[in-house]
Amino acid sequence: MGSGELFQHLRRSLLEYSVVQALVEGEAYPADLIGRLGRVGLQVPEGTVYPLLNRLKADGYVEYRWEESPSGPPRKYYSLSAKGLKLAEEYRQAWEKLKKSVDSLNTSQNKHEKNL
Amino acid sequence: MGSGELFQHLRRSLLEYSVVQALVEGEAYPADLIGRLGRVGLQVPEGTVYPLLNRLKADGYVEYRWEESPSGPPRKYYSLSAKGLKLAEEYRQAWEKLKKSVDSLNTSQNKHEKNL
DNA sequence: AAAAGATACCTTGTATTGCAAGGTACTATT
DNA sequence: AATAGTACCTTGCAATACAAGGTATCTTTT
Repeated sequence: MGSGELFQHLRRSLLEYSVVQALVEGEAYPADLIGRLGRVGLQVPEGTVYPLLNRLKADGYVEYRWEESPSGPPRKYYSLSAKGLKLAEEYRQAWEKLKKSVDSLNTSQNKHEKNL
Repeated sequence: MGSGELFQHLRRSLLEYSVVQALVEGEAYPADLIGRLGRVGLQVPEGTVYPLLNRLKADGYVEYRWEESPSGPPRKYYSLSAKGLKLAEEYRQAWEKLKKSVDSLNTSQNKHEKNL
């Protein structure tokens, strides 16, 4: 993905960015991930997370390994691939740029109010 | 729209937020609007803007008036209604919250790196 | 050892959003 | 009266988000 393309994409899928960032923290199985996102206020249902992880897997951004659970069926622990880590960093930059872009709409509005 | 609902919605439609904020600056016709967004780096095509404005109109967030153009057919100048201004302010708060949420994913990641 | 409960995983169908492409109408210029 | 430019708008497709519903595994209870 090109840089401008990434920027456009991020505008649409903040959730994908959030999931990728949450995975930078370390591997997680879906319920873990939902917990990490929920803790910062991003409530995301299962039905959103599973397809998203499958997409990221299909595109080579994440890998997973099976691990037994102490209490229930085995879990799929997802982690970022090398390609995924690179994406995470590119996304971080796109996010900084996006924040600036969006916030500068307010800035120019203030300029206007102050008649500059 | 409720506050949490707005937050979830903003996650999905940053563009709507951007358009609403751009209108806080003052009335504009679609090409104006596209210019304001483009100037801060948000490239948005016509085919996105027209339906969006129609939606905002249908929901009572914006109004418009016709004005003759010095060079071409008349323009629809859009501006925020009272309801739209209120939305703009609620959106601004949701945006601040969203930025914090998303950024705190990185913070907890840093904590982890520093072993706190 | 059956049944019930809890925890995983996943899919399907619908709504929403974003946009490229294509279309209509008005105005100004040649 | 033909062309070019500027405005408006719609249609159809792709991607994203998610509620609802489904299957399988493992543990606990009866």
